[in-house]
Amino acid sequence: MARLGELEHSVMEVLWSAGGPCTAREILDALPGPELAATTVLTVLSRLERKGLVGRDRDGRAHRYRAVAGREDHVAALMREALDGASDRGAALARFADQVDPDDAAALASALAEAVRRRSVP
Amino acid sequence: MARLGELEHSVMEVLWSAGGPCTAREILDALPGPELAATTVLTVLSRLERKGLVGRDRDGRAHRYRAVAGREDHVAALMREALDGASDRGAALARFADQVDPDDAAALASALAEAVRRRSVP
DNA sequence: GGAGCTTTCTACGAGTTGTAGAATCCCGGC
DNA sequence: GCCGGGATTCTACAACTCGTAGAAAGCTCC
Repeated sequence: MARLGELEHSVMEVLWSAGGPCTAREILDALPGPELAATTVLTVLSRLERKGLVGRDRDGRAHRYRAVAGREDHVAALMREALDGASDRGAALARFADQVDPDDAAALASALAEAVRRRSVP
Repeated sequence: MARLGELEHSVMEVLWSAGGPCTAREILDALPGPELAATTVLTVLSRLERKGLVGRDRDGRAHRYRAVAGREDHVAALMREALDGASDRGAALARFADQVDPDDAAALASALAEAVRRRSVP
């Protein structure tokens, strides 16, 4: 999983927030901060496509770009990737459980319970 | 939290695996693959020190280098950092809970229970 | 068929990482 | 006290990533 730069992240943010696929123009307009050149956005989009985070389809003379995975999928994937760096996964998870703040701990605990339940009764 | 390159990661790996602080020479010898120049290892160590991942103390004419945090702490920190990228933390955690494999889910669930218990009875 | 977008190609500067030579430093032994 | 040899620091460079964008080519629609 490739790492994202700041602008790359902003573009993904726009795509994730938008309901559906966007044209480069729409993304450019939605990006915060000073207006960039259109080609800048296009360049970033093609890099994101190369990284497998964005897909696109022709639409008239332009393309519509879409995030391949949702923001939460992306975050979850990054978390799993980090976890894969541990030699002792259990210890790493224990450390993580200790460090997350209580709200997150509660959310995670119930999400795990839910996941287990869903798995046992498919 | 800075990102690590491949060699930087290997060096951290050596430090994490070693029981205690190591000299640059020891790290060089412990590194897998073809022998690098000693200065290469030193350069990487000073970069890791700049990033706050490694500390060192004089020992005779050399230094002894040590990992500031354990591997599991590092992994847990990366996981939290990934989580911070989510706008809806709960949703991201739910996705994560769905995706981790059952062993990890079980380990995480009991670690969370343990953490909650430890917090309620300090 | 031309105006006006969109896209592709190309490029460059800054920052990071792997890699290491040159120069300097410093401890332990004589 | 002074020196030899390893350890450290300084400096450098090539490859790669990322932000940024101009030039040029392509495509649509009027």
